[in-house]
Amino acid sequence: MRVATWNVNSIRARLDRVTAWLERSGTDVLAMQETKCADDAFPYLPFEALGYEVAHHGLNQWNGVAIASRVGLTDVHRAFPGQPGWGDPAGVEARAIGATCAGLRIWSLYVPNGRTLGDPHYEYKLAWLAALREAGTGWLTADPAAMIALVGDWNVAPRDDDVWDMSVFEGATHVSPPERAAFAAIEAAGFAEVTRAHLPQVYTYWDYQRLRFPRNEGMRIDFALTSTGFAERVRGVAVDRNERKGKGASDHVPVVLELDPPTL
DNA sequence: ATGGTCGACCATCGA
Repeated sequence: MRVATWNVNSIRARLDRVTAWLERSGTDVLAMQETKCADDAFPYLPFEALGYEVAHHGLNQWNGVAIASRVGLTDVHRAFPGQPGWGDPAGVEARAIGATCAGLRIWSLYVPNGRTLGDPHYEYKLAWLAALREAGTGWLTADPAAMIALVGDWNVAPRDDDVWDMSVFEGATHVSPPERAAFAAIEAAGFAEVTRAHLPQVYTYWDYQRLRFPRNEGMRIDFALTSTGFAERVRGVAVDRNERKGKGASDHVPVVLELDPPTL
């Protein structure tokens, strides 16, 4: 079983690349972020032609999250409990969708960027992560054996070597102690980050600007935080760096979890 | 030496 997460940065601009990758990667469940469209503009048909059901949550041209699955897709939730809102008037954005696929509870998450330290969006980001921790604690309390994966674009680089040069990030978002603490608090709540053990040093994102990819000036901000039962099934992890190459690439690449079959 | 992008949509915002 393969479960992947990918910030596709517009599904309509990326449709051919995403479907081609789905076909050849052997991915059973794909969590997508930044689809950048409303539900009625999502290209469901090409996914269905490949045998995937899709649950999408998009309200407008911003954000947007989806889960595509060829192993079942049930119990879809379009926000997590207590998810904070943004804007005036504040509304809950399309940044979280959860679904059950082959007994796995998958959440596709697009954590707010934060923009700059001290920006209201930064406070929103911290509140969003704190609320996610609360929701996650609730799920594990209800069922300590739950098979849950919180995957997506976390917009946090938890360690200094998750960015190419810390001096560039002085006073910047993604690396600040409060953001890292909010990320660590979710781990402490019982969600192990499972990709780092398999891939100690890797980037998952390179900005389009300033030749970041050719220079390999990247960041590691896409992660999978899972319950204990889920973590025990992770046999391997891959980051498909090839998907950052060439014309029409997203600025993020897919992160793939290879899972052992369930033990009966 | 410095800067070099995309994608939403169609002037600017967001990342």
